[in-house]
Amino acid sequence: MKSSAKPVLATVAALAGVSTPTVSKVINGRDDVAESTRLRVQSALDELGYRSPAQRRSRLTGPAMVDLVIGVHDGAYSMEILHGILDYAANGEVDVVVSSHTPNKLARVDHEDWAQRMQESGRTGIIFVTSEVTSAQVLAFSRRGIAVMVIDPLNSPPSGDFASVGATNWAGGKAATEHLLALDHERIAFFGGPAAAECSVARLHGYLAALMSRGIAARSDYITDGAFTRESGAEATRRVLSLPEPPTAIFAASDTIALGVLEVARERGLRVPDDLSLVGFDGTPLAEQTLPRLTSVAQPLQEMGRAALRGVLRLSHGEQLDATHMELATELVVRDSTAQLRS
Amino acid sequence: MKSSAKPVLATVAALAGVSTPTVSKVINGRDDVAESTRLRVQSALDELGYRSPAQRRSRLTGPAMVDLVIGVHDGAYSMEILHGILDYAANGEVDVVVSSHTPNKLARVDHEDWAQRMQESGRTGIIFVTSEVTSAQVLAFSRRGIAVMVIDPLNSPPSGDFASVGATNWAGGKAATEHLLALDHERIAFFGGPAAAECSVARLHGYLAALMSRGIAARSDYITDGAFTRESGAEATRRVLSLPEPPTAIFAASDTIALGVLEVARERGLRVPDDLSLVGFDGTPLAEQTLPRLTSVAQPLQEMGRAALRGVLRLSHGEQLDATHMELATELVVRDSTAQLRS
DNA sequence: CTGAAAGCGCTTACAG
DNA sequence: CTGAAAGCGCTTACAG
Repeated sequence: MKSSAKPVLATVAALAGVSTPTVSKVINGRDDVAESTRLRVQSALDELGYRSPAQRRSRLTGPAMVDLVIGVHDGAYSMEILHGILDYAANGEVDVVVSSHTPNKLARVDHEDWAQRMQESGRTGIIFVTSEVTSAQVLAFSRRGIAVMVIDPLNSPPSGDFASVGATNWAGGKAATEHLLALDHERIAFFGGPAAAECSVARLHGYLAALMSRGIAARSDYITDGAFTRESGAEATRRVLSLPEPPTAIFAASDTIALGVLEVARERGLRVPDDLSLVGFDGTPLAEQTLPRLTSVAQPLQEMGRAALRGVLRLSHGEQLDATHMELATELVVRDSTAQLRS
Repeated sequence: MKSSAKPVLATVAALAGVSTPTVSKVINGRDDVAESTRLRVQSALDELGYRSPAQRRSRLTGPAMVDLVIGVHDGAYSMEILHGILDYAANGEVDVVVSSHTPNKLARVDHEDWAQRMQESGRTGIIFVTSEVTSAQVLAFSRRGIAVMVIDPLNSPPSGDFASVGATNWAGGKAATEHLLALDHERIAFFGGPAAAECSVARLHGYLAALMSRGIAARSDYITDGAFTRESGAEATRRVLSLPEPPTAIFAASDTIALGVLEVARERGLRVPDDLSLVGFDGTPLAEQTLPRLTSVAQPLQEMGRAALRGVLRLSHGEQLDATHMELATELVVRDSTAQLRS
């Protein structure tokens, strides 16, 4: 696609079969150009990947600029990732442009327009945090030379279509469950995030694998999906506590969900961990601040942020990544919310 | 200072008494220019406020770009402000470039260089969050046409030298203390942030005013300053609990400090609020997540973020602000950590 | 080290 | 609606 020599107005004009002033008019959005001519010029511009002198220059002289799109507003979680990215950015010559988009808003945005504007502003790359991403979207950016990385993608990458950074969710889910099993719990519930979220599904399967290796049958009434919110955790807790045989331990797929569990346990006068053991997931500073402090599977969120930024910068330099999907290790941090099952 | 017509190389050359190629060389950092000539050209560039075509253009065509410098890493606090700023930014055509600087790092940075780089990147304005700011620093930016706003300045603005947004800290401190007084507490301790932080001092004076209007003498052994951290709160709590006559209530100048109070209270087997009442400050989501949930003076952090961004954009359009310092109202939110004094 | 001259890439004003 | 011509602002190559 890309011609070797740097394209200037004259190059584009030659390809489109018009004069340079006409190309200039198209670029500047003048209206004294025939529609058919405009289209011909436009496709020549696209084909040659034309950049104005200002754009060429800002790409060369200015610091790299990477956009960060936060698709989730779990304060502690996003803040940790942002923290890692900003730390890394402070060392290199990168500016980080942050924007937040609710999943709904993200779906409504026209990615071609967005990528176009980013190209015009001389952006180097874009990092999505916990978003659903399609190949078409990624293509809109990469076709314009904007590198893309996704942190903790909500959907699984359609065979290497985009590069992503995640954590070892399956292993983390397994470790959390094994910890509870080692404390003699057998009636263990799992409270997941959205059923469609890959990371939540992987945690569920880690949970199932741990149960299975102990020969314990998974009970469907102990398994709930919902959202990564307090409310979702509270609701699930109310449900399982009203079962004829309630669980003695709960593995919540995020710390925020675990917060809802703690809330309802308190309402019901259940002591954690004496009456109910609880493991969370994420290991944000939040886990240190609850009462009791939360045993949780820590994700290396700051490291994930750094890795994503590093990846975007590599890609933008035309380097290959070692792997399109990178999983960083989770670690079970035992605090005060889990205890031996009382016999 | 600024000449009326837009300055081009020829204008600068004329003022400096050299030819345009020489000015071009200076701008591009070539080394075949005599030092004395370079200086003469440099000051002509500064005086005329010369911008390259790329800079002139990006200022006109691209979206406004505002830098946000977070000087404090209290997760929940910064996240709320960031949230407000990003919300507002999503509506207008502004990109927000976030960077984080510890106070130490901030002091070491050369502001002239920084402002210079920002000008070259076509930045519109800069917002500092909870930083110490000097007039010299602000001047470095505003002289280059970069608007400055400070959120919750750590020092008080030297008579209108910079525009800032804060909360009604004095009124908030007074409200917190009056709430405790209304619950019949008289032995009320105050745990502040850094002694140099304006906002903390204002909260202290609100506390003193409330005591005074009830005719209660302030006790110096009940008043501590420190930092806006958990550790600072824990340490202060240990100290006052070992007094011959410990307080029955504590007003902590931030929710994070209050967290440290809760921690030590738990260690000592003191029940909050039965044995000890506690009021925090900030009203971040954190206050909802502690056990017991924290009575706290809420700052309108998101609104403060929005106001700062609005202010920067106004200033950059050459508009005047209604006031150089703007205080948004705090609100006491009563939750579960305060109770009537047991007689 | 400096600048007259030539050149580059884009834009503007205007004739057709 | 289109493009030859003139112009603008910056840069480069090179003579002194």
